[in-house]
Amino acid sequence: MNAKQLRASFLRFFEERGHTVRPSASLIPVDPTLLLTNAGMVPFKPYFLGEETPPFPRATSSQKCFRTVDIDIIGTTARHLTFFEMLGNFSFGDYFKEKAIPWAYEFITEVVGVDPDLLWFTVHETDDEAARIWIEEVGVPPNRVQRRGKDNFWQMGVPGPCGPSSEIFYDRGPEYGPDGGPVVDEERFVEIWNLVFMQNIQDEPYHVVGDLPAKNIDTGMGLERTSMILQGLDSVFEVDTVRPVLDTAAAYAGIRYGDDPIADVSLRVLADHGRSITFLIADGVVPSNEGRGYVLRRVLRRAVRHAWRLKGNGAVTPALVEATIDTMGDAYPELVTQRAFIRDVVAREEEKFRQTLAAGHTLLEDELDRLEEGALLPGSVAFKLHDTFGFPVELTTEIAAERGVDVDLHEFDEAMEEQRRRARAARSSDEGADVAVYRAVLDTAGPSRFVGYTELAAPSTVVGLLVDGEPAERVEEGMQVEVFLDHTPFYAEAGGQVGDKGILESETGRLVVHDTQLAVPGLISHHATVERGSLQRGQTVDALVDAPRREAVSKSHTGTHILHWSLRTVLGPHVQQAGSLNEAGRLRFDFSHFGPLSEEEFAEVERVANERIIENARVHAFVTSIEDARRQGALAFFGDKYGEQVRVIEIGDYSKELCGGTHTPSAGQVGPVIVLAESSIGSNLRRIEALSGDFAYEHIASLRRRLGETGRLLHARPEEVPERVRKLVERTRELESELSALRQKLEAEEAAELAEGAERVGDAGVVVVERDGLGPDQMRALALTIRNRLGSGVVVVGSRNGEKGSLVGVVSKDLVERGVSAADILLPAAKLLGGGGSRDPELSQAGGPRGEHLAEALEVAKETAARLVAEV
RNA sequence: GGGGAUGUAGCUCAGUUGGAAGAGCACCUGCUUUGCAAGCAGGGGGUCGGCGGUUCGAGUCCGCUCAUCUCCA
Repeated sequence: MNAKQLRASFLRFFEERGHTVRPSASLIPVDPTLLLTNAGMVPFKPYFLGEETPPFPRATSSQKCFRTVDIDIIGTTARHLTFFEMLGNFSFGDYFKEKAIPWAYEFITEVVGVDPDLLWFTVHETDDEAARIWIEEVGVPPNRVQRRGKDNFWQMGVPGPCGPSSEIFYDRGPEYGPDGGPVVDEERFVEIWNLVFMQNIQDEPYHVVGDLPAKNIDTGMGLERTSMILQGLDSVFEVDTVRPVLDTAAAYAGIRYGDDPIADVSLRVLADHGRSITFLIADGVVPSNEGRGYVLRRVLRRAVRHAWRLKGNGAVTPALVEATIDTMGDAYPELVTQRAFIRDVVAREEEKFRQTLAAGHTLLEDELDRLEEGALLPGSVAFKLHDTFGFPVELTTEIAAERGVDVDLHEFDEAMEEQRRRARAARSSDEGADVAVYRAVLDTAGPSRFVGYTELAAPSTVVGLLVDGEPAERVEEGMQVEVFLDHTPFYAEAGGQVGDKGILESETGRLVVHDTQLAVPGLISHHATVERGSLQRGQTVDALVDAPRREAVSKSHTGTHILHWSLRTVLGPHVQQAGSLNEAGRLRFDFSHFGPLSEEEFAEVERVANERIIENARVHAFVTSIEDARRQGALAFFGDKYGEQVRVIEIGDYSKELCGGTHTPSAGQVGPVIVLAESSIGSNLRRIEALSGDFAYEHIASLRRRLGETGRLLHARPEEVPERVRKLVERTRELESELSALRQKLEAEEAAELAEGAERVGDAGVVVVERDGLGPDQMRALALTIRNRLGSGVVVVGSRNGEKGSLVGVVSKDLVERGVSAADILLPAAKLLGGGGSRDPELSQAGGPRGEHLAEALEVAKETAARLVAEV
């Protein structure tokens, strides 16, 4: 039975037993605490945790899984993969051990057809019930059921459900290890199925504190690993869902799998990583420097590294992607529909990394050339390669080892730690008052209630005051303070939206709020200046938000959502928010995308956004559970931590995003959105900046004014301006070249005149001339022109520029050969000017700040020149 | 958010203590030649990323800034 058949018969088996077959969920989990889906139960977690009512009592799935922990050992073992499929059956408070165990046995022995004599079982040491079912109900020999401790206890590492598990093992035979069952040897007795009996609750950490009211079943069987065992293969890389990818890698390298153990490691790496990058990208991950994108990048780069080792140049990842899609496409149609996109992304990323590798490799070779064999490569060099050029340290180690050189990894680790320390320090330094102080305020005053979604002005009570980060009872005129209110209409900066400004007015004084920040979760801090009078804790104030500014900010925020939608529509669903800024009239939006926008895309994004704005759909805000929001397809900004209840902003029927910010009541109020610029902020990360509302209108109006003005200057209608300017530029070029030709002609004439009137010293001529206001290039040109007319001789040109004086001296080649040097002629003269000069005998430049001595200097130069020429 | 590196001709890159901006490939013209990256001769092409400073003089030194790459958070 091959892997595809195993997958199909597993799902059918449990479907026949009342399970709802669920398609595999995305590798990007709903659960914000998880980086990637790493087990079959992940999509069902809310049901197990009791956060949600399951829509069905039983389910079964073959789930795509990704595990990051073992990346570095992939390829060196027979059974580890980053990407694999997990078969599972699940019960949400429905059946329990009494069904889960017999069904598992039935499936393994009758459907798959495994010889029962080769099966072994483990249960938790306390789980008499499971042991009894195995022995009495199923009828397996009692000596085949072994008891273990924590290996057979499952928990998530957080307070919540936990419980004992029971595992099914397959005996590969005596040639793989000693007798005695899985408690003795797990190489010979290989785990194929883990049945988890969620029956207890644990607290912080690992203490069972009670029974779960509704007991659950969660099982997991690794598809590739089980297929390998059932088919008697040597590794997971040979099963039918992986082997074609491995074969593609072998064909790429022009070698055969099994010929060379070192090359085989690389082939296995390529097989696994080829599959994982394909599935990651299909689920919307793009290479980046953080989070999931960084996982993808690391895996892809590791693959390229191995391909590079096997063959050197030649892209490998597109072929691996193709092979994966051909093999897995029928079970995962999302691969087929995105084939071209996935191939593009990997090709682009591989190409970039190969450039990095080539550059780093050259640098490393240079460093190694400087070392003797057996020397130690400094960790600082390895770190620089890694830090600056992105050259992986593993590769540095490998290449160095080939030359008999070790790398000082200790020093490398120290440098890494230092870099981490710096980044952390930079992060914490720019905070305001101490977190502890804010916590104290929060404890005594309670959380600040935000009423600003509906109110822009509200009477409130001052519950806390800080001056210079210290608690205060009373603040006076002129002080910079932080004010805490029991409830407030002021929006604290969050989700890219800037904090509100406004006024706090009491009977005794008036404060200007210049910023509003979330001091700690739940506590809103009004950063303010006491403009007049004083304020005391416990007093009531009127909190008045600067309404026009808030309105402009809301326009930007709603505009951002619409632009986000427009970007996804125009560029594709891989566009994901990576940060944003919404302020009055201006907005900035960072998103994942793999290259610059073309002019057409740029224009289309803006056009589509404005089309939606004009349509003027209603903007609707509501609060719901995170699960429900997700089911409705609301976009969440990954990396944010969301509570149980989330706020969703819905615009018409197209845009839906989790968002805590303020918005306009309908799309039309955003006004025009004008995209100003698009730029890169890192690889695969783009930023677009735009104007909204009045500011956008003003921008257009001002452009139109300037176009009109330009038109009047050109005596042209606005629409004729580009053509007229083009002609103007052309004409200017012509005139410039004519002018420079004329100038050259004049200079030649002048030079001829000067050469004519040269003083003769023997056969040679000496010309010394002052031409003020010339730059060094012009002086040089003049001097050379004169010399060319002169034949044998010396030319010195002097020039005054403001206070400064400079000199150029040229000597004809024949005189240079006879020992006359322009430098010797110029240096005494340059001394008079208070400066120095160059040492080229044929052409020297010199000068100094005392330009008033230029005439003397030229006189000296002339005498020197005459003397030197006379001497030869 | 904090570091590091790189920006010189269409492309790939040299450029020494600051002193006349270069090479290879590509392009154009002519000649020669007609078999796989042809040869020879000649030629065009540069805000040295941008702005400012130091200097008689800056591709080169200093400051700021933009772009690209990269590591850390």
